[in-house]
Amino acid sequence: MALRSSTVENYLKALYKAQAALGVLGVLDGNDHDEGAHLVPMGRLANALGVVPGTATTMVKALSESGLVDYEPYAGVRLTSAGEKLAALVLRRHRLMELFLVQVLGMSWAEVHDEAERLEHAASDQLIDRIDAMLGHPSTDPHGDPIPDSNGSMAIHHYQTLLTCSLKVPVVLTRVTDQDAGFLRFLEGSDLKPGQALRVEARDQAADQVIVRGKDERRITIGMRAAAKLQVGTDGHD
Amino acid sequence: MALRSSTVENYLKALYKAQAALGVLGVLDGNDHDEGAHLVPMGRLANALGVVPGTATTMVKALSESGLVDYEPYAGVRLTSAGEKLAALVLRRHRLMELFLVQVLGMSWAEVHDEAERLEHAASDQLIDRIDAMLGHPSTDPHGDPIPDSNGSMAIHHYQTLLTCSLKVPVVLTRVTDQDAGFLRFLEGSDLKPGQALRVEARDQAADQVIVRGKDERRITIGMRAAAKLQVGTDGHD
DNA sequence: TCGTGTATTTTGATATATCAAATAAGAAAT
DNA sequence: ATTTCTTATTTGATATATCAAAATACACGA
Repeated sequence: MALRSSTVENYLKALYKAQAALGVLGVLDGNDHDEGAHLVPMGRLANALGVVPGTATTMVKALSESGLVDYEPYAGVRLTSAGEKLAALVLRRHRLMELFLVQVLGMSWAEVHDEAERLEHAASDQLIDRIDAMLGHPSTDPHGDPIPDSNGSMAIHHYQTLLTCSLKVPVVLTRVTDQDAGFLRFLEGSDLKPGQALRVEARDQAADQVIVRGKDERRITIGMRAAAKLQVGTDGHD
Repeated sequence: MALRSSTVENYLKALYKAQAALGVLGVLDGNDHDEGAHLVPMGRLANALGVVPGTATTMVKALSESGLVDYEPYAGVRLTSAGEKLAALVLRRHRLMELFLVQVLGMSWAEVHDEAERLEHAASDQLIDRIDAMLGHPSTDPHGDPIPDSNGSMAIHHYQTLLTCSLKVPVVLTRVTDQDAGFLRFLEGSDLKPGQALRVEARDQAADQVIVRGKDERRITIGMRAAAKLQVGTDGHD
């Protein structure tokens, strides 16, 4: 029952992301304590995939048959370790493809998502490996998202964001946790791309403002919601 | 009813190739004389697509509804001009993708077919155009097959083959009309790739031999069936 | 503990693409 | 012209993926 349709891949990817958002990846440490915890509700999954809840239920039952997820009716669903690995490989395809489209084909950071979304299901493992090699086995994609290796393992880092980091301390933008094309275009226009050095000048809770000093001392003001989507590190590596 | 599934694209492509093999592309010169001629039999189509005849019948009726083919029960099927254009665009995607995989990703000539076969359905028009531009608007793919332009028009050339060209006259290998990976690997090992200069030394009907002088005066002997699959021109352009 | 409301699952349909096997049409041969 | 052979079409099923709407479960407040 090793299903490999793009639909299955999309369900796995959506679950992976939902679990990552809950901070519960790789938390399948054997034992049955914690039963039922950290499950993704069906509604959330259905919503992420743009299908009605009933559809998600049907598919999840099939995935459960295949051993890719653990499913508890009325409670929710969670990737098994097999499902987690497969999902990570799908993410790997997606992120390598995005980086390839940006680096090699010169496509815009903001526009590659949908393209990669389709190509990731069509590319063979050999092609992905070749792309990986050509790009020098990169560790992050254009959004700063980490790229799993060919075993499906991925370093998980916990970053500060422009909303949480210390004021006036130099940091490097490492990751953008929103794929919305409009948002990405705005970031591009403001020189706010992964790798860029910057520091937060001030935050004003009441005004919903975060004031950032960016490239060439350029001053950029963004809202707190946006600031929370920009992760930073104290140097270019972690 | 503008269907665009990869299944439809594959049916159109198969029909296009079948009609090209019959030498009847672009032969839709208005008038109804010649009615029923040049139709591709259902069996041949089904066979090319690896489906049972009944399946092809069903799909062809749907394509006929969409105005992409003309279908005459028990007689056969033929692309309309709309279908022909769409098919040419699919072929364009395929051939540009193949050339891209060879030129940019350094994949082997012999292995790109299946990869392109899947990617051609997933790539957007923008991506294809970008690849086209990056490759300098090439006119032929790695096998020497002509690449239709973005309007779906394609120059049709009539080549000689190693079986039909004059003896001892220098020619250039322009096109290989067989995609079999094993055959392509053999050609690669013999330096018989499009662009290569060579001449036919002799032919021996009885022995089923065509003796070719290739790169570095290398002498290569192939069978007549193989020779017929290698098209040549008197220079590198036509 | 009894509703009540929200989330979830079921049920019955639909759309696409396919096959196997029964049937029918057309061509060829006697 | 009738039989026979090949090819094509129909018919009835299957598999996947989906939705709409009915039915059900669960949690929470009264």
